[in-house]
Amino acid sequence: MQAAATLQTGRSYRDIPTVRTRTVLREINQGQVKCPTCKLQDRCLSEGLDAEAIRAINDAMTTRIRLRKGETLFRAGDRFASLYAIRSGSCKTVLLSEDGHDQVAGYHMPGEIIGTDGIGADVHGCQAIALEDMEVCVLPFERLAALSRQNGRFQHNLHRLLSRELARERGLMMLLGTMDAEQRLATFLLDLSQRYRALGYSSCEFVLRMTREEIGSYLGLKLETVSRLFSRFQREGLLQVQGREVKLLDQISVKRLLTCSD
Amino acid sequence: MQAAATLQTGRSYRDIPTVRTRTVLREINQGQVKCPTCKLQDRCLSEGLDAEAIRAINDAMTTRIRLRKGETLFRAGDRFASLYAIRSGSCKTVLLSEDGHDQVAGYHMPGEIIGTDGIGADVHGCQAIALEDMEVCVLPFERLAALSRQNGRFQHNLHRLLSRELARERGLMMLLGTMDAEQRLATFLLDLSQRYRALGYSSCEFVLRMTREEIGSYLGLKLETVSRLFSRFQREGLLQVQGREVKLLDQISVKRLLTCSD
DNA sequence: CGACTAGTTGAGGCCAGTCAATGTTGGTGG
DNA sequence: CCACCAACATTGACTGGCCTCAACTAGTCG
Repeated sequence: MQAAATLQTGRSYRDIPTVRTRTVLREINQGQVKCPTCKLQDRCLSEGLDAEAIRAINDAMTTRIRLRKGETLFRAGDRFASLYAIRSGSCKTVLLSEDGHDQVAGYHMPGEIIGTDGIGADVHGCQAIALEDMEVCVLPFERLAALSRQNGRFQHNLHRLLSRELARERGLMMLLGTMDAEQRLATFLLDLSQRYRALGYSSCEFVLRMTREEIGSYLGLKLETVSRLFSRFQREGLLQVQGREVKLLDQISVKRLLTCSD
Repeated sequence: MQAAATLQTGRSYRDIPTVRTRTVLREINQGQVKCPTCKLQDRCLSEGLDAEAIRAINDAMTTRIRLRKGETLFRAGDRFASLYAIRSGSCKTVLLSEDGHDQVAGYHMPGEIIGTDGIGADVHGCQAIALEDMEVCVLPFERLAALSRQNGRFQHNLHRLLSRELARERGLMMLLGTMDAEQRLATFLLDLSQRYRALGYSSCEFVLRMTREEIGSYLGLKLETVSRLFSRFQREGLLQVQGREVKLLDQISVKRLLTCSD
């Protein structure tokens, strides 16, 4: 676990102290920039709402934050105050255990809302680190909670957001608990593929935003195992891989890896 | 996975069709039995509430359900309508994947509230099966949601309930992703120990309510591995084990298994 | 260029899984 | 009461998948 420090801090050569960056950007954007037409996050939170409620959501989004690759949006232990809707870019969330071990808990793309782990607690339970330059909308949670009290439909949407997070984690538990390495990587690639498709990108050709080590951390594998599996999948004609560029050639066979253990 | 059927159905020789049992008990209790002093679940949902709100919660609990060992409270795919507060007994929740694999997702004790996985979705995502005779209070979710709209404090308590569920699953992910077999079983035993203590029982001497196979399923291990670990822990003087009776002799050493990988 | 990070590949070892035999427990019925 | 059975548990021998350690390549940035 000697390489753990990299994941843990998420720092890179171009890293700038988190808080300072955030503060500056908050000030720049305070009160001026809004997200009146943030279609992406609308998908889940404002579904089925009337114009007034949608306006209330937009009013709540007073701030945007820009992060550069490697920068941290929030850390475990940070006071929870807001959810964040990803406008562009992507990030990972990382869990830290007391003894210094860490694990990637998820990868998050535009349109997704992160920070949900802090709801109901006072503090965040994980760290969010940008995998590339990214931009997020700040959704002050007290505003959302208030709206949820006024509007049953919005309340339901908020519950659904949490529910999906629970479902996602449940899926990961199944993966970590019952699948072998091959199935884990296949699941991972199919999941990415589907999410890229949902965003309107190609579902069979995409660029990974994370290292082999980060993939391994997410899947409970070592980086060498991930690398070997990529090579093997390529050798077997399932996909083409060149560094972080992946082209799924035979999605059916990839899916078949999951359906039964043959 | 030939033994999967047992876990999957959770049936035993004394099993009675779930729905019938539930219906009968619903009728018996309808409107008559309430849980006005259900101290256990109060711990989390009614903390900090005024008398009126507490009355509203109690009014919502019109029904109790009694289950016998092996019976199912709800299945994956069942329409979600209520949360359930465990009054007595314990149960497991089981995840099923498309290809027939299953995995125990959690063990639940008196005072805990289950069914949260259905919030925000229309249906439950897992199956809850009694590990021994048990009794639960039904908490119709629509009533809770309505109360949550009226009372900000209750809303927060409800959010906290979901938050804890997320935190629990996150912990399990760390366990499955980064720990070896020894650490997994140690974590499991310490977790049980702490929960028994919280219920006022001995934290160092308790009876497991689940089989080795179920423990293994929860921890991502095979039953033989679990059995071997119990034997080894006993040989090393960490605990005494006789079937399902466990006595923790050296909790400090058990904890040390987790702190670092020595 | 040199330093560094990311990725690939090989050799070998170990932990946990698999297969199999046997022991234990609890409930049932003769 | 005992014999029987099924479910649960223990233990051993063996296997194999993933980890570990290590060498090497490619790309990037100062």
